[in-house]
Amino acid sequence: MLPEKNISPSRIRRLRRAELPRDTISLAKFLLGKTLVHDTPKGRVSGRIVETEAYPVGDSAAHAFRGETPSRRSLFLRRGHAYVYFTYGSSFMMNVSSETPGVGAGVLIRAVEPIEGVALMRHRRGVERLVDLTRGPGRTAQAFAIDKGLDGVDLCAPGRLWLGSEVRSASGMNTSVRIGITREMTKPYRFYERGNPFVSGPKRMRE
DNA sequence: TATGCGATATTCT
DNA sequence: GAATATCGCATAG
Repeated sequence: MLPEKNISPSRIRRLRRAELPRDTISLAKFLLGKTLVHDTPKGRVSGRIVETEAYPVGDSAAHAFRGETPSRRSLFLRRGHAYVYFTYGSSFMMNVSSETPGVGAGVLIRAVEPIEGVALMRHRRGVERLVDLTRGPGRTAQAFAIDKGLDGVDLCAPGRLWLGSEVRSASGMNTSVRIGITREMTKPYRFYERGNPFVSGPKRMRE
């Protein structure tokens, strides 16, 4: 399967902040089918977002729940900023902040379908199989060269890391509980494109 | 395909 | 010292 099939990279345009829904759950759904782009010195890497999780206000599983600290500061920026953190001693992950200034909440980008820069992704990930490049939040961040240096970046401003319009609309969106958390385990805040091979989790959570 | 487990570093208690 | 919004490898079925 070629990732470029049915996708026209030239049609990608930057999303304006005004286009982003103003609440966390809506943004998590809205981002499915949209594009994540990183213009690196070695070239462009882009992918179609196929899996997200919402961490809304008042959610005890959310990093923002216990208030603003230096490391969580980006979650409290106006919607459309990147919050990048490091966890499990091995993985970076990226959220899109989702509320008004001073209000902490975000949407975790869990998986994308590669569009451009597959060779760069392979090089960064050190694996060959297409589905191993961006299946899961840690893999996606590594394939996109996203690390703490991009924490706080405005994804709706001119810059190297940005959100783009959809190149193919999301089809068959589904909902489930979130992956890898130990609190709020019954909240249906995970959204994904049904059957997409780049969606993470066990089989039952990809259907 | 599913499940289990160790590695690893940052943050918070 | 404990917990962690994961990954990759091993093993079993």
